[in-house]
Amino acid sequence: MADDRESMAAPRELGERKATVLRIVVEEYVRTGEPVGSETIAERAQLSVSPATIRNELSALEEMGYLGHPHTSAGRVPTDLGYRSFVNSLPAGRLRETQKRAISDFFAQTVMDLEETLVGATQLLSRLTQYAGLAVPPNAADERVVHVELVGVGSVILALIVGQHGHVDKRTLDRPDGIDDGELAELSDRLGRALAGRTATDAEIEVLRMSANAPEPERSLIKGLADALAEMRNGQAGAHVLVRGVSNLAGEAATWRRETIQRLFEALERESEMLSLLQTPPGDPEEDVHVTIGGEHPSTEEWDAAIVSANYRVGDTSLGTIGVVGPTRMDYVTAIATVRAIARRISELATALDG
Amino acid sequence: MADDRESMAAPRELGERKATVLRIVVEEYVRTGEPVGSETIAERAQLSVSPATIRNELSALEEMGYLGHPHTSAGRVPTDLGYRSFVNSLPAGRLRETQKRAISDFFAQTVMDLEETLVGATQLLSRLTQYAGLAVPPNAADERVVHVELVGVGSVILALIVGQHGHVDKRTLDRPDGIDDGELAELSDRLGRALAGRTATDAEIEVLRMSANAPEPERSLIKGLADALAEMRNGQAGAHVLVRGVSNLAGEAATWRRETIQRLFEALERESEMLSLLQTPPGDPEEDVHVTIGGEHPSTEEWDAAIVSANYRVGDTSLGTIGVVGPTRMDYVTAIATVRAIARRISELATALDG
DNA sequence: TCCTATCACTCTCGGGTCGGGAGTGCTAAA
DNA sequence: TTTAGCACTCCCGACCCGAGAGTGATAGGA
Repeated sequence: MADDRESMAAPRELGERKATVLRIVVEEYVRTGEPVGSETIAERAQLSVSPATIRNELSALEEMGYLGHPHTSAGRVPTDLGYRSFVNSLPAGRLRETQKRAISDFFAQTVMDLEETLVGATQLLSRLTQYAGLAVPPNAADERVVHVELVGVGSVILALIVGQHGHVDKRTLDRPDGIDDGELAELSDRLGRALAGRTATDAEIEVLRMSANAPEPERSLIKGLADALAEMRNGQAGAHVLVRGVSNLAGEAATWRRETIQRLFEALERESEMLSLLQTPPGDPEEDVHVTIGGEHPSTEEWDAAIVSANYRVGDTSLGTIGVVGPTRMDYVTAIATVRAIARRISELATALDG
Repeated sequence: MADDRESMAAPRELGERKATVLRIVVEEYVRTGEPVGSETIAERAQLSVSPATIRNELSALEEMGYLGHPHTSAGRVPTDLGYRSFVNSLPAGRLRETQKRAISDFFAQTVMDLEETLVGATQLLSRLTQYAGLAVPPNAADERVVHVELVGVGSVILALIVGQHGHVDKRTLDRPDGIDDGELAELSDRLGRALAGRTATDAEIEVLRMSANAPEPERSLIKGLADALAEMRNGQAGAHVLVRGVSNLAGEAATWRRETIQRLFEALERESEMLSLLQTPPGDPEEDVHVTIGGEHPSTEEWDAAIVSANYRVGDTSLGTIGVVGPTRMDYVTAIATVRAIARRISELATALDG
């Protein structure tokens, strides 16, 4: 985004004092929720200048679009651009000890596969930040198939497809007449051996090949499996977004209008919207945490919300994304540090599991 | 509950006209959200009596505890007891055609196992009622194990336990040194054959017996499986409650205070609380739908909420529960009819799958 | 005995007014 | 360029008021 570039450079163009003033406005407003006046800033700032001077800086910052004004005689409030500038000029930032420990404790638990980890991490994110935690699991389409199993359950057949990252995809297939449990086990075995190690796409082709040569009772079953693989491939399945801790947002709601929060909640239930919102940042390989603030994206604009997200990866390839959603008036320092730390740990874990 | 019995009898003791008045107050209040005045009732009632007469009935109903009064010069509002009486005197009640069709369409979809069905049904419930949909899947502890599989995934081992109702329980186990994929497959096969058809409890015993005689590399693996089965048995795992459509409640929120709705949302994230709330009604075998209104339970009291729930079953044994949560000012007629219809369809499906 | 018409009374709600206070913007001086 | 001083603007809460809704009570009628 061109906007991004512009505002990224901004804090430097701002001059040191303006930057300090902006920083204090953001910090104070995030803390109290009240518009911030010149006097408060003068007291808090190391710069020993008078409120009047600060006022000049404030109106300059307002002119430039970094601050807003609920009404004439109120203090200043950061605009989305103001938050953006603040975030971009943020130093590395570290976590509090308690938070560090909470993260370590979580990852020190008994062995977990990636999927379990993501569920737990989403919850952890929401607990540590007090916003809602999000996670996008690895895309099934890119995964290798590790195992395939057909299991007869009652009057149907369950096709289990185990992916490289421990995700188990489950499909229900009609049980064709004239297949007994023995034949099923044998077929399951045959399929398992034929497909192990292939990508979803690859496996699909192989299954189609097998179904062509198969005798009838088996054939429709194999066909069903092919459908399941096809769905996996084009991402209709498994494209879930994990969401935890929405109740945090209901509490935070003091900042939000009823209507706004309802739209946000609705969106959180629409997986496709969250997915595209989280997946967009391809992610600068160096800048690992991505922040979307209010008007920078139509969705976040609609909710007055900000999203802090980061990819987790094995080597250089990104597997998926985690993050948090909260109000634009968010504690970005904590949110960014937390998301970064957890994404890093997930990357480590995923790398270890991959071996 | 003693309360239940008392109020159950009430509508008959009320006398026909009082019952009608109460019914109109509830219907009108549910519809508009405004306290209902004597004039409105007089207009809507077939009873051709004057508002003055209605007022006498109203103050009698208030005296008896069925109605409340926000303030002197406001209309009447049903109390929890009032809703209770209304609900108990409700005739069978039928669904609108569009709703019927939506339900039929859903169940006419391609084969689904019970788990998928429950997820979909929860969503369906929330869509049709405009409240939040709930579902408790069958208790894993009571299920039979249909299949067990050990799959090596990267550096760990996945233990898959497939239950009678199509639920797949997944556990991650440490991969002991010195087990190659061949041995793993062989062990998996042996376990699968040994455990198929047993109950979780039974399977656990068998696994423990096997682990006693097993040589070391296998042994810790089998032990891990035993742990997984133990967890399943005492219900720590799989005891999930499905929740969909909470955004409906955020919209409905006009009725609720911020604080109340936050507590409700928090509770919806605490599975244990929802579980105990939904599981309590053992369910009269004849009266299939159970309604909990506000003060009738500490949880619902805290949220000003009502829960309409029903068990789904195979034969006479209940497998689990579905339902909806909404404000006490709820459209009970639709909610009850919808929950009843969907529970029935799920029961049918579960019975068919079982064969 | 039960129903109804009437009427005074109570309480909420929205609008209007008002003073205090916070914070600004401007101006003039250091 | 900074600062002090000061007038000005606008929000906010309190208060008041009148309209309206709905009740409760009382007295008369079937």
